[in-house]
Amino acid sequence: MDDAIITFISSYIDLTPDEKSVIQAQNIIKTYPKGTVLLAHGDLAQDCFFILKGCVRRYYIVDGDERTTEFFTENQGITPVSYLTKQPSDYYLSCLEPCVIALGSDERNQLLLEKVPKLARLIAQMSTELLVKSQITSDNFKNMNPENRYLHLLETRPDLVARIPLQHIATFLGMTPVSLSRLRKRITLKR
Amino acid sequence: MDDAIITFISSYIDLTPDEKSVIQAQNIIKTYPKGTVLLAHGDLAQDCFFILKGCVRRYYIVDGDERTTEFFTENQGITPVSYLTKQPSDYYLSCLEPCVIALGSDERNQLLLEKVPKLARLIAQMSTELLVKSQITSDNFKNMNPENRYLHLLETRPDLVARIPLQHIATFLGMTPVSLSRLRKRITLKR
DNA sequence: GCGATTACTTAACTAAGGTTAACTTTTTTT
DNA sequence: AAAAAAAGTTAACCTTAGTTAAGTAATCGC
Repeated sequence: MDDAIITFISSYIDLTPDEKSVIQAQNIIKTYPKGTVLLAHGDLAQDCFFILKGCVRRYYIVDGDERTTEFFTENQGITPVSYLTKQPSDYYLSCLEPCVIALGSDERNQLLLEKVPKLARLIAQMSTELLVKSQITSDNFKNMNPENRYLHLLETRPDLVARIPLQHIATFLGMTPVSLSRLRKRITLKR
Repeated sequence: MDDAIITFISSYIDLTPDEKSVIQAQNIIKTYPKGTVLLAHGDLAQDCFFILKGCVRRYYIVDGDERTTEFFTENQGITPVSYLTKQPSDYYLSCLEPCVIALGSDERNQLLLEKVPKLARLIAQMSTELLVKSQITSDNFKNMNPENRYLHLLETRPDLVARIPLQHIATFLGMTPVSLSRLRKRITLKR
């Protein structure tokens, strides 16, 4: 499990054994039971996260209802807006499953960057990837109606539909759980 | 007008007179008449853009209809996904108004970075800002229905509603022009 | 300034999503 | 294993968005 981070980083840049051990040494890994709130509305995020095992959900509370906007699973990083801006968080992060997560703080990330300068390239590349993905995802969302969003999710991330309660999938797709349930029925009747 | 870029960069980092002239020298500025397509579906983007004057629209063609996903106005940069990925573009960029735009190519950006290394910090900071904005914007879109999206746009970017044809505002908000027209009437009747 | 084009509005109709509440199924807890 | 809680489904009703088409207003090009 500890090696997952090294494996991940190595898929972007080559690491010497020395660099690997520096990274290992800085690597703080924690496990959280299902339901743990990693970040709450109003909190100042102290860490960014890298998911080794499990699933984390990002959500807002709007008029008393939870509205999910993102899911994160194995080998995905989470950099909270609050971590970047140092402002209180607008949203929540919580574990949908028992999770194993690597933590990064400002200080330790700073230290890592000094000891392994080539990580800067990784960060630049990941930022670009994230920006591209985020643009494509939000454009797709705008260009589709709820039904097509669901069909698209089934194609692109069937794993999410399988492992996550439908009520969260529903708000993630911009609709209510009742609508998703009805929509699913409509689709199965069609074919 | 030429100074707009220097002014913009200076709001992030301090520039020496020398650095300013290096940037000025590399600065290629072009004017485009209204309706010019800066990037078409299938094109490989050669440049990224910085809008000095005017308004650019990003849109897709879905089932024969244009679906707008973003507007760019004065002092905003446009980095096409195609520019980053070197893959054919999925979307179009076109000028909604006569535009004055600064162009950046890979080669010239590379050269600029070598001559003015502190620009790297600007780029890093802008990337972060972009990512944060993009996350907040797309979360907001998910959390609102069409009516609230329109009201929110009126509050946050009234300039767009004033200067851009409603048909494009409509698809940008995820609905049809007919719906937006009806919705506007509904709102005015309410108050 | 006039004709042509484009943008916007309105109306009628259809389809889909929101809301509430009852009910069933599944999961969790003890 | 039983009870409690949570998740999912279904139905009825209401509101809103999509569609098509016609009509009005605004803008553009010559």
